[in-house]
Amino acid sequence: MAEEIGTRRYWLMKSEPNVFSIDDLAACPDGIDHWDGVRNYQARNFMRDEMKPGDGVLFYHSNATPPGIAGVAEIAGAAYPDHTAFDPHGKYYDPKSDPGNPRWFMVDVRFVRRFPRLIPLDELKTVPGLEGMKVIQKGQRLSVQPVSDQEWDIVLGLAGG
DNA sequence: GCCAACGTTGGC
DNA sequence: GCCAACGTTGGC
Repeated sequence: MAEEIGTRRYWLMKSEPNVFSIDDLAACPDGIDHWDGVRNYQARNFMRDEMKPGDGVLFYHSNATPPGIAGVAEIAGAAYPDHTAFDPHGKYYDPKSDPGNPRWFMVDVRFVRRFPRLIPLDELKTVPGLEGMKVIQKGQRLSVQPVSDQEWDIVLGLAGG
C-alpha cells in the first residue's frame, strides 16, 4: 500500500483584516494562532477531516479595500475542538456545542510570509488558470476553501515567487 | 451602508 | 422533508 507521505494540500482561508490580519498572525508567538470562530459545516469539515500539518494556506483578506490574498501561512497542527463555542459570553458561543460532543473545530495556523504586494480579487479574476478558484465565484462565502496545486503555483507566481 | 447570495432554522 | 423566513457574508 502506497503511503501518501509528502502529499501536501493547499487551502484558502478568509479573514477580515480589521479583525485578524496576516500581520496579526505574524505578530503571534512563533507566528502561530488558532483559527477559531468558523461556524460553517463545510469549512469545519475541511479543517477537521482534511487539513494536515504542513498544508499551505493562502491568507485572504475579506471585507477589505481591496479584498485579496495577502500572503502565505501553513497548517501547524491537526484540528481540535473550538473552545470559543463553549463560552456563553463570547461572540462565537454556540449552545448546541458542548465539550462532551463538540460541534465546531479549529486548527492552528503558522505565518509563513506576507506577499510583497496584496494580490487583489479583481486581479485574480483575470488570471488564466484561476477561473475555477472558488474565491472568485460570485456569492461564494465559504471561508475555508481547497485550492488546487496549479492554482497555488499560479498565485505564488503572481506574488513574485 | 446596500444588498445579492447563501446557509440555517423551524413551522408545518 | 419542504420551504419561507431569517441571519450572515462579503463585494461593492
